Amino acid sequence: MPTVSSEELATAAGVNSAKLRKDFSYLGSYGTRGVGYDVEYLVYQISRELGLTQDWPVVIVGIGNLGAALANYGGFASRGFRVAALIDADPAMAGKPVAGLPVRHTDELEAIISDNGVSIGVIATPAGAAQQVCDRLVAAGVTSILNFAPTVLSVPEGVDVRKVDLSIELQILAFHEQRKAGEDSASAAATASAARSGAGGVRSSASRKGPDGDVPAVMPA
Amino acid sequence: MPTVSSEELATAAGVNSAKLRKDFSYLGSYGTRGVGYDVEYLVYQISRELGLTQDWPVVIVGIGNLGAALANYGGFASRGFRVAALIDADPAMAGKPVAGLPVRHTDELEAIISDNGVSIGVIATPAGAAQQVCDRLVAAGVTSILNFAPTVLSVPEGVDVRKVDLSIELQILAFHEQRKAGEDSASAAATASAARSGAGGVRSSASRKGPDGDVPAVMPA
DNA sequence: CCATCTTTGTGCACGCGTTCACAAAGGCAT
DNA sequence: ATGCCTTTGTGAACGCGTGCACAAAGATGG
Repeated sequence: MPTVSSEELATAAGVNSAKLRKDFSYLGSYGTRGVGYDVEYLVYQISRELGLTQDWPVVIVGIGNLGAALANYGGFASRGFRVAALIDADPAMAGKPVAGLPVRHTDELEAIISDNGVSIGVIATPAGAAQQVCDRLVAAGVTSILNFAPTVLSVPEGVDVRKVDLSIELQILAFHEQRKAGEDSASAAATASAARSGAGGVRSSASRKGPDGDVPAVMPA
Repeated sequence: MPTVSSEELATAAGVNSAKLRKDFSYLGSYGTRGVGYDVEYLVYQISRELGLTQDWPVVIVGIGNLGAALANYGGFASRGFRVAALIDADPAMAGKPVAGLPVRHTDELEAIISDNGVSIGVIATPAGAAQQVCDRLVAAGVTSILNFAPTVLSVPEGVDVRKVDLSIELQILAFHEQRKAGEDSASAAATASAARSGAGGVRSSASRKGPDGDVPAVMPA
């Protein structure tokens, strides 16, 4: 039986072994003292806890370059996601195959959602269409939305929205790049806080009251 | 002079006003007691500290769907980034305009980097080509890399790599979605820790010793 | 010029996550 | 069967970030 110790895993992941053991302990006691963790069993338990063993049908709305890139992205299937449909507002796109799936028109959105029991939607439309698409997805029964459009979406209570800003990571790199060059005390002092904020997950939630910015509201557009 | 108080900003951003003031204080004392912060001046100071006032030439390597999406992404220019060149290995792509720029062949990579003083590179190639492209970028003088390919890149000390996994955000949504349905005590206990890890920034650094996974090493591929 | 009001900047305390350190547990060799 | 060795699981301490609360500072009105 292939096993692995918390120390090996911790070294490989670059974290503390005690933290790793404590995290695992929240899932139950799957380890064997003096031996370690049964790899296969551990993988299964973590996968199950994370929902990787479940089948998650998702729809991608907005089949531009980004939407097509997402449709072709192989990482989804292995993580338990199944692209149920690709949806676009352009009638010229309808029926055209992308990543092996025919693009469906926006008119069919509600039917697709309910027919496939979709609860997760991906928005890859231009900013202008995002809110409208979001509203329709929510009305059709979607309760989790991944938003690639550069807009803050407002959703009713109980709906989760995560916003992905492709330029934020680049901005973090530039910030560090800047510090590699000229260092002054002010920059150094600010780093800890700023870097942390930057590295934090980008998320928004209906529970927040105001227009929730992932970057400070004072940031120039 | 238009001003804004820490309280207003905090409410808009959904954070604590004391934290916001403390963060600003690391950049210096730019506020006026009894009045607030001069909006224009504050914006400038933050922009400068974050490197937004600087011009960052970047190259995008791998002009597939994702590369094209990035090239067309408007958010870069407004954040101080300038796409210096689009590079692809396919000779058939060479010269073809994407987002107003002619695609250049990989052979020109080194020349483009040095001619434009590029220090930040974006990799949007298939996984198989990523490490090779990375090595050439680094050799040519790039010191910060944004990696969209599903591979962990190894780089020499001093080079920053940030990895963007488009499926991670989706996975976090699915995790919460799963918890909306059936709740058991184990899931609830694990949530705090797991959600935090999931929300954390995806990053890797040359300072880490081993093959650094942003997801646990035991995660199924 | 003084009083009052507003808002900043920050010392301090609380809470939480991380890490240390060790007892308990299980395997394995003799 | 017994003792030793390895590794887990976790109680406790440490460190750090966040939030509270207030003194200092500046504006504003009388």
